[in-house]
Amino acid sequence: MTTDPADTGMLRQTNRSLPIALLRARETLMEPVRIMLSKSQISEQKWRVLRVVSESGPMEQTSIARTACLLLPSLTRIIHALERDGLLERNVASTDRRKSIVTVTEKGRALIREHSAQSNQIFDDLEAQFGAEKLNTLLDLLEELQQVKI
Amino acid sequence: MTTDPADTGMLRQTNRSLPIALLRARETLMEPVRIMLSKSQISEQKWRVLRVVSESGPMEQTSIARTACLLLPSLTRIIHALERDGLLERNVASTDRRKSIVTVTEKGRALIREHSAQSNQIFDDLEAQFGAEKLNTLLDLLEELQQVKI
DNA sequence: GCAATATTGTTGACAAGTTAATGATTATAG
DNA sequence: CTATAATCATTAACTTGTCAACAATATTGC
Repeated sequence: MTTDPADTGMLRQTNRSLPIALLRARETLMEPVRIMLSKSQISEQKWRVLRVVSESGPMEQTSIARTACLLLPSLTRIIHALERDGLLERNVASTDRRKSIVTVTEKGRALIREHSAQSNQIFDDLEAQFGAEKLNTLLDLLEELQQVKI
Repeated sequence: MTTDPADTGMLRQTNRSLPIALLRARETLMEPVRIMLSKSQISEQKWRVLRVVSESGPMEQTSIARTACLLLPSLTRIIHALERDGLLERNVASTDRRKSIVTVTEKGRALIREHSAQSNQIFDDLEAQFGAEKLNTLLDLLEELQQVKI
């Protein structure tokens, strides 16, 4: 009796499934971050948006969406919530009134500062335990995977 | 002027962020699968559940959740929808009446057969373009990452 | 200048993710 | 045996993901 998928017409087994492996890796990785952020009522997504805008400076929403890996409808809602909580500001772009330029407020920067040490600690621990070289290999492979045209 | 995070007190830059790299890789990978499944009104999550139960045989929901990387509340809704559409069946376990045992119906198996060739094709193409060896390295690294205790 | 087209962001509707709380049932401690 | 605790699945409430449709504004081609 064989279990070769080619013989049975079955699907590739899920035990070495790349999509699920990516999901699981994310769970492992983000769990401590989510626990940290839950103390400030900040979701993983809001944290991504705050960090991206903080690092790049004032940005339009399409750029934020691309960088933070969010779709525009989600981003719209997240930014409205962050604006409501006083962590971001939006201003209509002078050159193109369709665009709104998003900026981190001082309150937003304070929140980022408040968590940055612990956030860095988490990823430093990861790097220490997993190994800097393996981490780099993994990042390279993941970037290369994004280039594959399926 | 330096941009070294150690000097500025800023966060690790997002341009080499592992969490976002994992997200992007998943997007690349799942886009063609989602397009394929959309023709049958099947979400990526429903597809995962169908495949997992199909491969493992009758299962209780806690096991499905663990294997398919879903939380129980999401799984409950997904299974109810799949049951409504006649793709799965649920039966109370004889040994433990808290548990319900989930089975794929013939209609469910037909749907899986209908898409299995194309699904395999997608991942065969990926393997061909990305390289089997790199794919294995990537899977190994991702599995190892899940073992890291942060 | 003006109609057709594209871009930017928003909204609506619904599925799925997340946390907390809740029955129902089973296991365990005393 | 019984009270307590643990497990399985569901529900509730809210956020986010996803697709389609939509205004508002810019751009392009004529």
